[in-house]
Amino acid sequence: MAKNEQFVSQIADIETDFPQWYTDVVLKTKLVDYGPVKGTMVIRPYGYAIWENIQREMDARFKAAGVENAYFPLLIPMSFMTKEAEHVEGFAPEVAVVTHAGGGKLEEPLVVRPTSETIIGHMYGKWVESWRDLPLRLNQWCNVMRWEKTTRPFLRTSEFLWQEGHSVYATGEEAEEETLKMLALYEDFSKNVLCMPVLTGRKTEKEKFAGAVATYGMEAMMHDGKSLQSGTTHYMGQNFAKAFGVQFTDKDGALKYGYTMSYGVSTRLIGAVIMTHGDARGLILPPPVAPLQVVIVPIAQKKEGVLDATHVLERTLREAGIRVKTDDSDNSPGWKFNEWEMKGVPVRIELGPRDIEGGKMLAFRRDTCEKTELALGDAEAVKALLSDISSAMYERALARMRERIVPASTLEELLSGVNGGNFVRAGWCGERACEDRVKEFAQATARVMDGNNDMPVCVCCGKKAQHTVFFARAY
RNA sequence: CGAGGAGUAGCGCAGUUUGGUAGCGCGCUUGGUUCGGGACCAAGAGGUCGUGGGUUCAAAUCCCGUCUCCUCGACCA
Repeated sequence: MAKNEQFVSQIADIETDFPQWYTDVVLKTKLVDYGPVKGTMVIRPYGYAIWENIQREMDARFKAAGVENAYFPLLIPMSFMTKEAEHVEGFAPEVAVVTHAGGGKLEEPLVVRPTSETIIGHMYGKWVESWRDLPLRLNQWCNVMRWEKTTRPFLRTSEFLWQEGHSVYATGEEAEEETLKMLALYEDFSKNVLCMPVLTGRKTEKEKFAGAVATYGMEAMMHDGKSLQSGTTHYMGQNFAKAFGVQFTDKDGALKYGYTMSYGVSTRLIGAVIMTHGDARGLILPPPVAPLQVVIVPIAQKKEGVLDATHVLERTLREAGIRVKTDDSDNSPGWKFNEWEMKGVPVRIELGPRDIEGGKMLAFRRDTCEKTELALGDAEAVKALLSDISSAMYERALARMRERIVPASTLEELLSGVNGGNFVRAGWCGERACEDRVKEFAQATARVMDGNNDMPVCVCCGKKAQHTVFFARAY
């Protein structure tokens, strides 16, 4: 017991030191390690398996929506970046540039992609000729690099993994519709795969993507009430089509520019999941993305028949489509309990001589830490338990988010709202000056605008509100 | 870049005030006993104390320089 307390104390207190808790957990559960280059992370197998599950689930949704995968180069000629004025200005401070290769200086520097609008725009310019080529909808899974000043594993790293989808449509209406559809796809994914509620909506001009006409985002609420942007979709209008000559001959014979949009989610989602669901014992992983959904811990494993029974059970569960393994290492059962709880495995099954004799198994669910007895080998009951955990995790997080969204009609109310770890719902006149003032006064930014535009006056200047905005401190 | 803090074994730290044999816990290796909430016994392996210089008979410890990392701010998926 004393040892256990010493162990637990190795993770920072989730209530009082949330950022440190986060860092401790991702390192101690072996999701990541720091890379030799500052700001980079090494994703270890346990962490990467989460990403693989996210990829698989996301890909299935993309394919169902008619999006295909492709791959574009890592290095982008500098001249591509400068073709769209706002884009280059937005990304210039954080791009890494290759100036030398093959033992000599390059004639034109190459940018390590911070995002691929430009190089994909270049290729789309070649590929699109006719209205029959549209819509063109591709996605790529890749790494990108943004040289950030301060970094944190998963949440902000110099290099990160993501998917970026890029589509071209013949009309602005279609491209805009797709932008909203992808936002809805992300929201659905977040709810059903990550068990994570999000706020979605349009971003303000100040917060939008460099070069976009409109940016939409989804924001997740972390344990400490701060917001994490966990996915964005962008409507580009004809900005990139014009910069890269993405033109087609329409049905009426006229030469027209296409309308483009893009969307992306990154390994940041993993950080979002950790910070949304975790508790004082460590990770709590949503069953759909957990690398292991069930871990079987044998009790008195040297006794005749115990390990045999766990392996039979393991096979039964695996055949039922459950990601499962038996921990038959020679650590003590208590050690295994704590280890797998810290690692967030949704369900643990304890199986010892007593259970085997009685034809039972003891199931422990990580989200509530409750134990229930199940019939030995009942895979359907385990699946039902996993499914129940998923919905319970979502409902809990949703309830927490809802009760921490508070209204404000003055700056003081807004400040006390975010100080209390809340999202603040408030009116906004639409002026940049007021948005800046809110940031200065309360260190809170406009996360997304609410579709229900019902707050009457601007929280800052008191004039008639044009939008209702969720303000929060952000990671 | 502004403000704080830290560099000693794989990890976490003590030792520095007052210079004198390199320490502790966890982890690791081997063997044995254990196993229903981080077990126990025994025997081991592992460190030019971030780095360069200086003072001294003697430096982890004192002096000067330098590098790196972490936390908090300004920028961001």
